[in-house]
Amino acid sequence: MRAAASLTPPASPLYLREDEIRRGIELLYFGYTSMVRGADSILADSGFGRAHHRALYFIARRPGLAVGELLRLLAITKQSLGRVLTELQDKGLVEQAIGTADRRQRLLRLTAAGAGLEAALFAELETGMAAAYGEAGQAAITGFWSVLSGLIPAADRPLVDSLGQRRG
Amino acid sequence: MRAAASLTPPASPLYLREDEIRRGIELLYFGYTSMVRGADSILADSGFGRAHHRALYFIARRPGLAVGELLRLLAITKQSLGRVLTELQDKGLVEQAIGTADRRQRLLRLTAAGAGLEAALFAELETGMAAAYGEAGQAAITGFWSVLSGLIPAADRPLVDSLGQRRG
DNA sequence: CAAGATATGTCAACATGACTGTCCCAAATC
DNA sequence: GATTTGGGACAGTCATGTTGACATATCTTG
Repeated sequence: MRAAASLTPPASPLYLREDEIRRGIELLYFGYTSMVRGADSILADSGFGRAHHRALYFIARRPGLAVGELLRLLAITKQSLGRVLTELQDKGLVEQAIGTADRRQRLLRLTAAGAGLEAALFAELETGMAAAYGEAGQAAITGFWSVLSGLIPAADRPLVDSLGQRRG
Repeated sequence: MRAAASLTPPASPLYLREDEIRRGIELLYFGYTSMVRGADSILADSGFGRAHHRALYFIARRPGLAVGELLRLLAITKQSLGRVLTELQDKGLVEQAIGTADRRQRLLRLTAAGAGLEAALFAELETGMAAAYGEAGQAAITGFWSVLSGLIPAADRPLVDSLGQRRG
């Protein structure tokens, strides 16, 4: 028999394997969509979409990011990113500077207005994430990170990990 | 100082709070996109997209699902779902039956062909998820579920939980 | 220094999958 | 009988992705 009531029963090995895989797929889907949907009303008020949010997020996370790095993070074509970036620049949320080491690069940062919008968007995500962290506890957070990290192809992991690293 | 080398250092409380929130956001984003991207080549071969995958997935998960329930799971408009469902029916992957308790309902199930495609798509997701589960271990899986569950608004949780329940 | 590779930008055309608004029918419910 | 609910359909639009082709500035290398 299956554990019935608890919303998050402990994982069992060798037992109902497919159900546990499907449970992970579903929680990942609903958890992700719940997170991003939280910011939609703010975005709509500003006249932007989720694509703009993603760009703002990464530029806020790594100020001075080059266009090519952002392209690799988002895994979209430069034409797609180009439109998003142009809109963010035209509306005064993002600005470019010519690279110092490599003058071909365009280094991206948020303007004060951009930082303000990103902060509001981040606050939305933070509310949900902090609540989930709080309910789940510290050990669960470590497990959450660990499983998600394992889902990311090894080739992409250094890029993801680099986001959290102090500047060299 | 920050823990340096390990890809998944233990979560610390009260310490670098924003960094830990951002780490969760990023891992959720990259983990989710890594998972869904795995199935794209199979979908492209079949001439379908991610929207079709989601519908196939939930119909496989709950055979006999009514259109309205699928609508609530996907959280899209019926016009959007209509097109996807029509295509899946036209290509012989999904079939409808008139509801027994409520004859207005259209109960959805996969045909043999639909089940075959869904199985191939599921196998793709499963490969990644099983590897991540295996690397992370049982305690981590429980934590993974727990945090994700907390990200889902309480109002939506019964719907998500219902997917994993035995038929009543 | 010349040649090639790299980083970025841009034009055009198109596909997918959402959205809104409107209208319709059949079946259930009050 | 009137209203609500479940489902379907038509029309138009928007956001965001795609390919392909081409231009320019700058860096790297033989």
